[in-house]
Order: sequence, then C-alpha cells, then structure tokens
Amino acid sequence: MIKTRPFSSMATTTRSPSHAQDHILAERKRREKLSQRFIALSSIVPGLKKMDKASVLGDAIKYVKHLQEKIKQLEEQTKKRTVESVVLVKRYHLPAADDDDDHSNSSSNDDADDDTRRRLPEIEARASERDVMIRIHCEKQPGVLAKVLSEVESLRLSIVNSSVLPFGNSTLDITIVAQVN
Amino acid sequence: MIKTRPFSSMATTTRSPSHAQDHILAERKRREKLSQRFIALSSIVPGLKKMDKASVLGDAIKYVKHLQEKIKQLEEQTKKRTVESVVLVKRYHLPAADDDDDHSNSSSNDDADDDTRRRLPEIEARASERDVMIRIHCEKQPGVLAKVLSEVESLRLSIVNSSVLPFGNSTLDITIVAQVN
DNA sequence: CGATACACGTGAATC
DNA sequence: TGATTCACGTGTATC
Repeated sequence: MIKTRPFSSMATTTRSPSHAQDHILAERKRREKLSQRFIALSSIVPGLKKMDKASVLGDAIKYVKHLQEKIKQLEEQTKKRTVESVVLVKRYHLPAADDDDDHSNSSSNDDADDDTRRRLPEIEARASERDVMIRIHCEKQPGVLAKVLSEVESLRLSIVNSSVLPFGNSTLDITIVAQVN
Repeated sequence: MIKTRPFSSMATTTRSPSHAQDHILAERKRREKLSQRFIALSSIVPGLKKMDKASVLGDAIKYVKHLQEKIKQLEEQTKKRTVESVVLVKRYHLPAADDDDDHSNSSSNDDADDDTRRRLPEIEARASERDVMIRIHCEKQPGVLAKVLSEVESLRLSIVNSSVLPFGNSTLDITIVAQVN
C-alpha cells in the first residue's frame, strides 16, 4: 500500500553528480516559472482576498466562469437589441386599409380633427435597452386605457409608467413606458 | 550557500511520529486539492494544447485577458448601439418652420442621409381647436422641464397637463398639453 | 541518452 | 502550540 521508500537507494537509480545538479537546477527553474505564472494570474484576477495557490486557482476559475457568463449575456443582449431597434422604430397606421396619404393638418384646424380621426389609432414605439415606449393616439373611449395596458402586459412587458392626456374633444394620447421581461 | 542538510537532524526539529504522519497526510491533501483545481481550470479554458501546469496557467492568463478585453469591447459596443438606436429614431421635427408634418413624404426616399447628424431634441406638435400638444424627446438634463415649460408659456399658451417620462438611460420624453389663450 | 514534467516526503515559516 | 502553506531535493515516468 504505502510505498516503502527504497531508503538510501543507490539501488534504483544511479546518477552522476553533474547530472544531479542539472536535475536540481532544472526543477528549480520549473518551480520559478510556475511561481511567476501564479503571481501573474493573481494579478489579473480582481478581488483576491487570499493569496495562497489554491485560492488563486479557485478564484481564477470562478472569475473565468463569471466572465464567460457575462460575455454570453452581452452578446445575446447585443443581438436582441439590434433586432428591437429595427423592428420597433417604425410608425404604424394599423387600421383600415390602404390609405397612406397623410399630410399635415397645418392648413386648417377645422377639418384637422376629422382628418386625424380617420387615421386613428396612431401607434408609435421606441426601444432603448430594456425600455420600450409606446404611444397611442386614439379616439376617446371608456375602458380603452385598461384594454391597452392589459394588451401591453400580455406581451411580456412590465409597465413602468403611463399617462393619458385628453386632447381635443374626442381623442386621447396615451404614453406607456414598459420594460422587457 | 548550499544548505548543508542537518543530516539525521533531530537537532533542528523534533517531530513525534504521529505528527509526522499527519504532516505527510496534510501535504498530500493539499497537493490533491491543487491538482483538482488545475484540472478544473484547464477544463474551462478552451483550446488547450499542452496540459502541463505551466501551460495551463499561461493559457489561462492569456484567456482571462482576452475575455476582459472582449467584455470591454462588448460594453462599449452596447452603449454605442444604444445611442444609435435612439438616434435612429429621430425624425425631422424642427421647431423652426411652422410645418408639423411628421411623416416624410413618400416621394423622397433619401431619408437616410447624414445619419450621424444629431437631431436632438426631437419636437412634435399637434393642434386641435384650442388645444396644443407638444412632445419633446431630448437628452436628460436637469432643469430642462422648467426651461421648456417657461418657453411654452411665453408663447401665450396655458399649460393644461404635462408629463415627463425617463426613457432609457439618458433621454427624457416630455409631453405637454396646453391651450391657446 | 537527455530533457521535461510530476508527485512525493520533508524542513521551515507564518499565523 | 497546532494547523496551513510553501520551497526544496529527489525518484520516476514519458517522449
């Protein structure tokens, strides 16, 4: 079981004295190199409390895993964000059919309201990081806010803030800020 | 210079035999732990060619530095992307002209001209009878709301309602409803 | 056969 | 003091 040391052991391996010194020297060099690497490693791992070899290795392992995880998240985030900003930037006129002619109501105020109402609801969305802003300009109707909010929440968005502004006689301007879950 | 081994050396350190075995055992345990850590470390460092301790340490060091650099780049990229996505959303709503048309006319397709141009703040206005809605998407700055409100009031507008929504890290979305005096 | 790499037992230092 | 940690010289295995 336990290896009985061969004791004085010139029996096992004969070594010429010059070679023995080489061996010692080589081993010394190897240890030196390892020591330097340990120091180098410990110098790039932040928040090292204990400096013994086992701790340095252990913390280095944890740190590497942490970095890998962080990179993973960052890369996912970057891809998602690119998609979001592309998808959500446009302004939609979802209702009815074809009509895409929308000129300003700058000419007159009278029929402006009517003209506006024909295009309702008007929806705009923006994205920045996890935040999403949704703006809806629509006809004033009871229960429309609750309807919109529940709709938004069903999209896995957490509503951070919302405001409803009455505008004119018959329209509402709803602004919602939500966060992606 | 070269340490003459004290030979049989009961002179330097006396050790009871039970303790001697503990010492050996403890050291064995320590080495075992170190070995495991080395294995663990080498298992999470990709592309390891040589598996000797010095190489594992060296490659781990290089790998950590690489990860750190990558994270640095990704974070910068992410921030830039965030800004870009915000900037991309901007449209021409320059307060200068009267025109409040918010849709680029369908004929012009050169919407993506000098995209680097900063178009902050983005301002949009609507009017309905006596109501005026002003929406401003701008950089987050202290005192900007007061500034805007006083500016609006100086235009003979009575502010009916206002909301300020923080959106993303560095932008504000201000919505104001006012009435013409 | 060198050269290289490792684990071992051991003495010493530190807490 | 006892427990931990280290560096050292050494035997040995692999290429």
